[in-house]
Amino acid sequence: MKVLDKNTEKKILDAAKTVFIKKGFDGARMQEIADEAIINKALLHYYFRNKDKLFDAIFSDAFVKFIPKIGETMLSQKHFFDKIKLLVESYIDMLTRNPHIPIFILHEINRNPQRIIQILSKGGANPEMIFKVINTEIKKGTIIPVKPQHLIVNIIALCIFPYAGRPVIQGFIFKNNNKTYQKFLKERKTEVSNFIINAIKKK
Amino acid sequence: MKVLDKNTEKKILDAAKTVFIKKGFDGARMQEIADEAIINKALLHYYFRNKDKLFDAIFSDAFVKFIPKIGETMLSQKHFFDKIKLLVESYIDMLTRNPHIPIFILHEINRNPQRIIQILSKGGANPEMIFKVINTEIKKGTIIPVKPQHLIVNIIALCIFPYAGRPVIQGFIFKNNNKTYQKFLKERKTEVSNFIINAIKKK
DNA sequence: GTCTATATTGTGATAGAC
DNA sequence: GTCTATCACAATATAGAC
Repeated sequence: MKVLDKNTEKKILDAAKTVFIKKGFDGARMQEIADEAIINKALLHYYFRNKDKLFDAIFSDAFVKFIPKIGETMLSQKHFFDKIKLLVESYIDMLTRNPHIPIFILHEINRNPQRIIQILSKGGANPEMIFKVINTEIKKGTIIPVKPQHLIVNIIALCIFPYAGRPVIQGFIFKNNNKTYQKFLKERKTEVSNFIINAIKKK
Repeated sequence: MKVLDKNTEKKILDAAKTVFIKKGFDGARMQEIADEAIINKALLHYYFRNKDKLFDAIFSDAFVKFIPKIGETMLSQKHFFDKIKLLVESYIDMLTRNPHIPIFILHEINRNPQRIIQILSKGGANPEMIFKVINTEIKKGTIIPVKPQHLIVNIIALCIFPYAGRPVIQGFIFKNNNKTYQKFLKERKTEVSNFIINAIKKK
C-alpha cells in the first residue's frame, strides 16, 4: 500500500458518505460506493458486513451534525441576542460545509422514525434547560412573551430551509441563477439573526 | 364491477400516493402499491406502463400542493399583514391535510433536480410581482427594509419545517409525546403570523 | 487484505389465458 | 380488464483463490 493512500476503511467511509447522502439508502448502490472508493464490492462487505451496517456508520455521523449544539451556546453568559447570533452563525457555517445533510437526515428519519427512538434512548439533548433560559429572558423583559418550543423550531427552520429546499428556491426565486443564490446564502446569517431578534425583542 | 367501488385507476393512484410518499421512488415497490390497491402487479402495468409514469402522476399532483399560492394572496387588496396571515393560514391548512408532502417533494427534487427545470419551463410562478408588492410596502413605511427574497423564504420555512422535521421535533422537543406535538401544530398559525409580523413591522 | 466469480434473492416488466 | 405464471436483469451478499 502506498504511504500516501488513505487507509481502506477511511476510503470506504468517504465514498459511502458521498453516495448515501446524494442518493439515500434506497437509491444508493453498493457498486457505486465501491466505484467511488476505487475498490470492489467484495471488499465493502469485508469491512462492513452489509449495506445496513455501512449506512449506520454514515448516518450517526451526519445526525450529530444535523442537531445544532444549541445547549452550549444558550447556557453561556453572553447577552441573549448574542447567543442567538452565535447559534445562527455556527449552525449556518456547518450547513454551508454540509449542505446536503438536512434533506438526507429528514428523509431517512421519515423512512425509519425508529432511529430517533434509538438515539433518544442513548440520552440525547435536554431542551428543558433551554426553555428555562428563554423563560428567564421573558421575565427579565429582554424579549416579548413567546412559547420557547416555537422559538427554537423557528430558529432551526430559518437556518435549515435554504439548504433543504435548495433546488426549489434556486429554481423559483432565483430562476436557476446559481450566482444570485450563493449571494443569498451569504446574506443569510445576518438576515436570519436580525429577523429573529426583531421578532422577539421588546420595543 | 360493484357500483360503490372506486374505479381501478383511482384505486391505483390512491395506493401509489400512499406508498410513494411514505417510501420515496427508490424505496417504493410496485408489489406494495398493488397490495395497497388490492389488485396485482400486472394490472398496475396495464394502467401505467411503468413505475416512472406512475410516479410522475403522483409527483406532479404533490408538487402543485407544495408550492403555496403566494401570488393570489399577495396581489389582493387587503392590508399587507392580513395577506401574511392569510397566506400562512392557508398554507398550514394544506400541510395539515398533507403532512408528508414536504419531505417527499424535497427528497425527490434533490434526487432529480431536473424535474424543477421541466416544471419551470412550463411557465411557473413569477416571483417578480411579489418582490414589487413587498418593496412597495417598504416605501409606504408599513414594514422595515427587508430583502424580499429572504422574507418569502422565511415565511415558507416557518410553515414547512414543523412538518418536514416532524420526527426530530417530536422526538427531541416533545419527548415523543404526540399529544403535545399536535397541540404545538395547532398553535403554529398564530405563532408564525405573529413572529413574521413582529419581525418586519415598523415600530 | 484484496480480488474474480458466483450464488441468491428481489423487482420491474411482459405473455398469454380468461 | 383482470388474472397467473414467468422472464430478465439488477443488486446484495458470499466463496474461495491469491
